[in-house]
Amino acid sequence: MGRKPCCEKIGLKRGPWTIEEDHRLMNFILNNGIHCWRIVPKLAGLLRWGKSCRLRWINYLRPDLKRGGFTDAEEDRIMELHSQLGNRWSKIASHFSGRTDNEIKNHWNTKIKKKMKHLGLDPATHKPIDNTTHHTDPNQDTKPKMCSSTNEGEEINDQTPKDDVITETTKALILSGSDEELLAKNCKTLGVEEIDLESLFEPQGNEITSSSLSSLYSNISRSESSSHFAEDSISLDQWDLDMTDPFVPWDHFANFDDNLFFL
DNA sequence: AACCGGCACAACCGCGACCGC
DNA sequence: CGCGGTCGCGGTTGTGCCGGT
Repeated sequence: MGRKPCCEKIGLKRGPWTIEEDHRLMNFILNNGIHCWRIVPKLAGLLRWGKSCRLRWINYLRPDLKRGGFTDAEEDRIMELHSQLGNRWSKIASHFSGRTDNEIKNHWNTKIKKKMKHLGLDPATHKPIDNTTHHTDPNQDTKPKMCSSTNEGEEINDQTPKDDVITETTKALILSGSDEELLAKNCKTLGVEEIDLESLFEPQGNEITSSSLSSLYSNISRSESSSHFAEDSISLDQWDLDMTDPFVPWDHFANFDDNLFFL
């Protein structure tokens, strides 16, 4: 259905992302926002396809990600939501701030499934395992049909418009309830006195803009003495690494992460 | 020290939904 | 209304790390 043939991928890079690619992608999105993933790699100077960029941003580069291990409370919440929603990881992830669907999905498959089995619960049905019966198709109960399920429960909230990622999704991610705590915590950690969050949303009513993000970003940069973002603005050139020296130390990038972590 | 298996997680793939023309 | 393009989601795979032998 409208898919481009795989051969179009020829010439595009695959596999793990390099630091420079991360820099370019993050810098581009912070400066320009996201309007069409297909053109993002072209404009950002990346030999990736848009889908790969989107995934990288959502699962790894997004500034608000927690990246820590899951707490017991979070695991319990995941189990609870999974019992209601099944394998709809994006829906489950929407109940958590700073967690991605991929992250939750991985955690479910590697940890929580085992934990539930240890507790004598069937991960698929969330019911006590009956050893005397044949194992049913694990996907049957965990994959309720997407279209007809929206009336099932109040928890299922599918009203999020997907028009403009930078204005809606990012804003929601950055300022969703518990993230304020995260912001405060990280501000404290980095010694940033205050961030004028309101100014982020002032310019165009309810819209967060790339320029306001950059502004916030530069404020943060000034507050961090060891920052690599001493300039007031971010430009693509800023991230042009010296390609003759491909060995960028991880410490260098770690600072980059720290600075963006609490955006 | 070398090998191996398990684990965690990043990344890819394919499909369906959605949207504009 | 049909078609083509794009996006988002869920399943799966690939790969690096780590602990045990």
